[in-house]
Amino acid sequence: MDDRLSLTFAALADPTRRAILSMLLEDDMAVTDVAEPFDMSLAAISKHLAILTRAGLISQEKRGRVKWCKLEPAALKDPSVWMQGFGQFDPVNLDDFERYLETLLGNGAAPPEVG
Amino acid sequence: MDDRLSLTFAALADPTRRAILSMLLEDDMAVTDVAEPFDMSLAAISKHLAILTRAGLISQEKRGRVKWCKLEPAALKDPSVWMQGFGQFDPVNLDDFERYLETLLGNGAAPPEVG
DNA sequence: ATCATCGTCAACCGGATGGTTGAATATGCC
DNA sequence: GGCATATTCAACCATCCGGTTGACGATGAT
Repeated sequence: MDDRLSLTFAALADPTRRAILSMLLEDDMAVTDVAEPFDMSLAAISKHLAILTRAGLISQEKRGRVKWCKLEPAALKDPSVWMQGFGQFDPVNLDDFERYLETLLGNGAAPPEVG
Repeated sequence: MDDRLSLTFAALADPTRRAILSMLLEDDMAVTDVAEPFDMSLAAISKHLAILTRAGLISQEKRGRVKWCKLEPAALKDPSVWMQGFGQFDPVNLDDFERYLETLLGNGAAPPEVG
């Protein structure tokens, strides 16, 4: 399946790739630095990054000999909206939304901690 | 990968399965009826339903000789929250949230139309 | 009892996925 | 030029995935 939604969900369906995205929340990173904490070859990480790029979840820009990886959170918008089409029928989710918005307005957007 | 988040994202990474979930928004359905609109064997649909069940996105209950499939939107909560950890850094997404909440409070929750 | 219907199981197939290793391609440094 | 660093490419491997078909087990109808 090569439609965007499928590509994005598939890209997210791997803990290594989700960990990479979390790392990139902090800051842009070089491929080598992304690979460092993982017990896996650089080539494997390079493939994961290619998949994330194809899904639009990150972008890669080569400056000198190092390729910088940058998070592209906008790519999560469509999947998120798609899911809300279901979530809205669940009252629990509505509560979450309200709490989330209060968090935002209240103390300046602390990220929800979720595995 | 057999952690919940991976299972759920993987389950969503297939257009047939997303279509099934959309169908189940309308009402609970028997397996045969779920399969009807698809150009694919019943066994294939049965497998898709098993994957959705394993991810917790639907539940199946056998009554008589027909097995009813029921949407379980709560399973979308964790993935949704996980994504919000990224989305909140994207101002466009915040606008969406506010608009969404206004929609809710205003006219009684019209579903966001997204393919 | 027999027959049709509902759904899954088992075996198979081709193609994708996630990983490895070793060679190859840039690029930067001296 | 020559060497080290950064990253990808290519080939390979085992496993998973999405689909098929045919047989099978349950259940309901006559």
